[in-house]
Amino acid sequence: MAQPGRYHHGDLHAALLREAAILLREQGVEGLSLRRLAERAGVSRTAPYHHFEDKNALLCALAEDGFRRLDRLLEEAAFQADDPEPGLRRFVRGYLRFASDDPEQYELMFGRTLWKTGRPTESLTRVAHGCFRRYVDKLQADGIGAGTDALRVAQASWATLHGLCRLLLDGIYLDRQDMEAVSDQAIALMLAAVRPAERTP
Amino acid sequence: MAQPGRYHHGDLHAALLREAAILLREQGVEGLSLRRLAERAGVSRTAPYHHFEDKNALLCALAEDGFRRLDRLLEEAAFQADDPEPGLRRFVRGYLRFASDDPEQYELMFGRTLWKTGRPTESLTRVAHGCFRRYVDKLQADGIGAGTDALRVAQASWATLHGLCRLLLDGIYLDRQDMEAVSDQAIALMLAAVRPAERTP
DNA sequence: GCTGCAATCTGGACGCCGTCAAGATAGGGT
DNA sequence: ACCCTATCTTGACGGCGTCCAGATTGCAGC
Repeated sequence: MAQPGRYHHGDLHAALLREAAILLREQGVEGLSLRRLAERAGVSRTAPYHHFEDKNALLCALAEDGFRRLDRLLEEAAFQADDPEPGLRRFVRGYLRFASDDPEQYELMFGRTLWKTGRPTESLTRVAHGCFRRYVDKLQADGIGAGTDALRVAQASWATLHGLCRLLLDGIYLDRQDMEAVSDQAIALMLAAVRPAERTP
Repeated sequence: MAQPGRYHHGDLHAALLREAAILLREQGVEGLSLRRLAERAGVSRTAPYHHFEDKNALLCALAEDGFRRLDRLLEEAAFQADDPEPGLRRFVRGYLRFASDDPEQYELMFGRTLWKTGRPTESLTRVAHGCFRRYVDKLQADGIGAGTDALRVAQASWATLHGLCRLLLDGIYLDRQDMEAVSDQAIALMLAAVRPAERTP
């Protein structure tokens, strides 16, 4: 596809998303312009508008893919009430790996570009919230934080994870070297939040 | 100042920062353009370049002001080893209020605009790190988390706070209503991290 | 197989943006 | 009084997202 000489591209929609993911990974949102994208796809600068309402819509689609991958990660997670540590550890590691594998994608998923400045698609909102919902449910189903409000535990622990990722990815107060130690610390923190009952045996 | 008719402004440097802070608060970084800023100050579009090297430099100065205010907040914080909760609670509330009072300023201070996309000024870096340093020292001086590595505790707890702010300000998984409850949860989390020794009395 | 319609793609234009370059203006020290 | 330099101006360039009018194509129905 994208034969030089063909007037109709064939599958521009998919090609745009594919190329956008590459560009995002390599250059970040700032380097992702519709014009450049179109050029890469071998198409004129306004062609993308026939497949996405505007740039915001394309970015939402991109972020949605990310949330779907994250959801798969969540699906695999399993915590056991009697010994939540191994499961929790696996999940935390997985989450941190997810974020640091493709920092720009993570940034797009959770950054202000979409949620504050832009207008998140209804579809994006659904997937993103579904992701979090799954996390809450999982905690609850596995009997984690039984004595407390599962929603609050979920919010606080996700925030911890998220905060770590942001500080790490933006390189403010953390760098790669701290990764291991900080992830351990986070696990400890979350464990403490998750088993308040065990403190009075 | 900015008399219509005066060729020299008088104190453009300060006027730019002042106007920029307003524009930032009202419209966010995205609404803050040098051209608009210049217009507001009653000056031509390239005049700002005689006071700031480029947009990045101006934003760094703006963020620096924020960190200085945050540092003052930190200065007032006090945790007591024998009963850290009240101090911690005050600090957490203060931090959350700081972030939600001027979300755009907070975003600028900790966002990728400066730290990832832009080039943080040496001066900005110094102030920002000084801020964090003060937090670590304070924890240590007040004997918080005695048994553990103060740096790690600081990183993890700051990350928790930061994550909460981001999720809240960007409106992803939290909204204003959750504020109170989540801040309590965060306090509990940090308390747990801070007194591991007390768990084996 | 032909026709007409809708989907797709094109180039031009507009108004933003950050920034560079060259020239105008004015205030302060000699 | 004079000049130096800080300050400010206009003009220009390239890049951006997006609207518009027109060109091209694939396909459904005849």
